[in-house]
Amino acid sequence: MISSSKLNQYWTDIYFHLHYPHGEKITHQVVRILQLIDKKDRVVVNDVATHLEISHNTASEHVKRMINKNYIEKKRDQNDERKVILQLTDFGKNVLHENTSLDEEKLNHIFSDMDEVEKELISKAFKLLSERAKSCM
Amino acid sequence: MISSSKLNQYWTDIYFHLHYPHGEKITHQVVRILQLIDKKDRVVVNDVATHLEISHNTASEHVKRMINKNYIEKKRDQNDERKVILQLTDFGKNVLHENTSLDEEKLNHIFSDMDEVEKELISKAFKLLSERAKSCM
DNA sequence: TCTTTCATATCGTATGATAAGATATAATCT
DNA sequence: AGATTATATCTTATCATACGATATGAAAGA
Repeated sequence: MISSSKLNQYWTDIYFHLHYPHGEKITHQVVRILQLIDKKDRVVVNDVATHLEISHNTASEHVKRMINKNYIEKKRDQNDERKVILQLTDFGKNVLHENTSLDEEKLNHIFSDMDEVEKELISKAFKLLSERAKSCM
Repeated sequence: MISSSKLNQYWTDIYFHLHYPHGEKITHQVVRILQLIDKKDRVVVNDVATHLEISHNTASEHVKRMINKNYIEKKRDQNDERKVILQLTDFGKNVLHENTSLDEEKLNHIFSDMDEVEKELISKAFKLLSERAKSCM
């Protein structure tokens, strides 16, 4: 058995010890927008507003600032030219990665000290939880 | 086998789908400081400065603001009265939890649809990775 | 004891982020 | 044509972030 709070203990410990060093100065709101664009298909400005629960004009300003920083790009929807589809730039993907992922050098180092059984355990568990998380919605 | 980038795919998918709804407006820097105080023993103001790579006066101001928001408390070091030890308040623990942990209601829901073998798999894998992460430093 | 160093706090100042209301523009729908 | 939708811009306000300069009080060294 496992409790949710125990899992969160493991979860936060893993992130604290394995996250990337803090580089780019970036705000929480901006990370959330990057995550949204990364994980969802065809995100438009209004999706940003509803997801963050902010007004559409504030969302539009976030987008403007993020384009100026070269985190994202705009593309007009072909079916409906009013809509603006947001996409991550390579730089934006990188910023998102460094702010939400685990440091892959550290991970590789940990994996190199594991046997195949342990690696298989980790792989299966994370795959399982991520699949259930996606279908949970 | 598992690659680090595949694990990060799972990791970020899990967080995107299972995080708490965005409540308190909070900045990235403040979350980092909360994490530091939560995970390390006897954190003083200077630790905040070196950990975030900011000047000591800026760190001191972060601390002041966070105390005003009732996220943390100060306590003087008994051995060295110059030092100020930082501690999370219950409210601060809660804010940190909602900004870095997985939503325990959603987790419970997922676990309720799993059999014992699957739950054991998740438990063992997260325990293993968190232990290796800690000793990796 | 006197001086220096250390740990933190405060003040002044500057910049940028965040947010919303009001208004504008351009595309789409009826 | 007129209404609606999606986004953008302008104005204004507040707060966060950051640092240099300076101050205070505790600890360590001569």
